[in-house]
Amino acid sequence: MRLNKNFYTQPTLKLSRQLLGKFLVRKIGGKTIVGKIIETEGYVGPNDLASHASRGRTKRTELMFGPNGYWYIYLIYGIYYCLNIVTEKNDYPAAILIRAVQPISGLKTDLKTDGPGKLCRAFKIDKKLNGSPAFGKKSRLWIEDRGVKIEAGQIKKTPRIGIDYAGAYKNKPWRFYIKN
DNA sequence: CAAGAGATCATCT
DNA sequence: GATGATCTCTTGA
Repeated sequence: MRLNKNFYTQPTLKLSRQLLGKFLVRKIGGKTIVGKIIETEGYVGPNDLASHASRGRTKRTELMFGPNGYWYIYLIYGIYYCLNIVTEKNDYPAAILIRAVQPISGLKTDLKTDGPGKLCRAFKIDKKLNGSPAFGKKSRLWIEDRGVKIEAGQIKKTPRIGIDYAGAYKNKPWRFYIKN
């Protein structure tokens, strides 16, 4: 059920689609929070101007250049955290932003999870998890396969959100979500 | 209903 | 010192 490290070796854009319909599981304080992943965005390679990695290796982006299967979490606009899973091999920067999940269990009903900032708040995700593995027994945050299959026809593809400055890359259809 | 502004800070220049 | 892979609230038509 729990996705192992090998799963994350797939090409980023393929993996972005594979993650739809999988389940994000968070263990915290004896509680388990579960949400079905319904929207992702891929950030791929050293030339993708929308990616933090396009400015080269820095202390922050180093994680994106590292091995796949680790969480990359950063603060945006001073307020919100965004959750990403690192993909591709060493020295090739890429990651997938998890933009939205559907609440399954363990969540307060009034907490929305339909945006990257909101889902991190609902799942109590912050920088303490930055750089931690998404695989292995010790992980407190991981992704599971519960046998849900998403038909190719159910997946919508659009340009990514909030990256008007990304020039030639801003119209790349690297955002994926499940219809409805 | 659409559009704009403010919140607020780690990271990079 | 500038800026953003966001969200919410406010404004105005």
